[in-house]
Amino acid sequence: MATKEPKTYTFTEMKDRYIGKVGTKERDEYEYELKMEVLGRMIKAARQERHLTQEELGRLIGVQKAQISKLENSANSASIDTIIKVFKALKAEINFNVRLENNFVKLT
Amino acid sequence: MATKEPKTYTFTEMKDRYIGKVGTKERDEYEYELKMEVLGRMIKAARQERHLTQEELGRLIGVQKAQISKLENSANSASIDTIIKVFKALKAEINFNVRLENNFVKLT
DNA sequence: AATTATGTTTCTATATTTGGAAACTTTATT
DNA sequence: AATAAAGTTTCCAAATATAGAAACATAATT
Repeated sequence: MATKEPKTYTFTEMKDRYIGKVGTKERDEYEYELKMEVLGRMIKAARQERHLTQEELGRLIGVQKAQISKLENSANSASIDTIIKVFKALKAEINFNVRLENNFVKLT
Repeated sequence: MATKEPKTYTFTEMKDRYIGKVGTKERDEYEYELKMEVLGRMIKAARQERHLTQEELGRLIGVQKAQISKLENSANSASIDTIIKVFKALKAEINFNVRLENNFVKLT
């Protein structure tokens, strides 16, 4: 007879179990914080790719270097204004996609 | 000899002339406001596509219906929190794309 | 036309972000 | 190791977003 395999778990199963299922407050907060954290890391990576210091980027778009630091480290939230300005200065793109029926409406 | 053609102007030429060239404060503000306005319209379209009232959408994500109205009409700015929540509730997508050298880093 | 539902605006109060500046910590340079 | 540069954190003040609720305006229904 076949050997009994130890059960393995997917990452999703683990999150469901240890954080909470999708739709619960805990899971939603986790997903949100993760998204913000990745966003911060992306901004940092892009800034460094452009060889800019936080101070230079801040001066470029008119925000304090402290704000850039906080944004990159998800120390607090941010206004959409600041995000858009940062992406513009870094020549990066934000796409807002809305799927309507089978069509896409896209704002770049 | 050939008839002298009346000069025609592109949209970009018109914007350069009557608003200001890219990089000037006036032009940047114009581009930003346009982007915010389109964003608001997209959110409204998506919400209606989902057959939700502003009040329902607000309740869904935990913000006042007045905020939804203001957001849709660009009456004020918004926090990235609210934007992300709205897009999530509308099952829409925000993509933050950063082009690094020839690669893309993408956050959906 | 009257009534209801939905969307917009306004008020005050509270929460959050950002500015401005400085202190402090970490990392890089010499 | 000493110094400089870059990044982080903290203070208070100012600006802005949001809550909560109500008034008001517009659109939809009956």
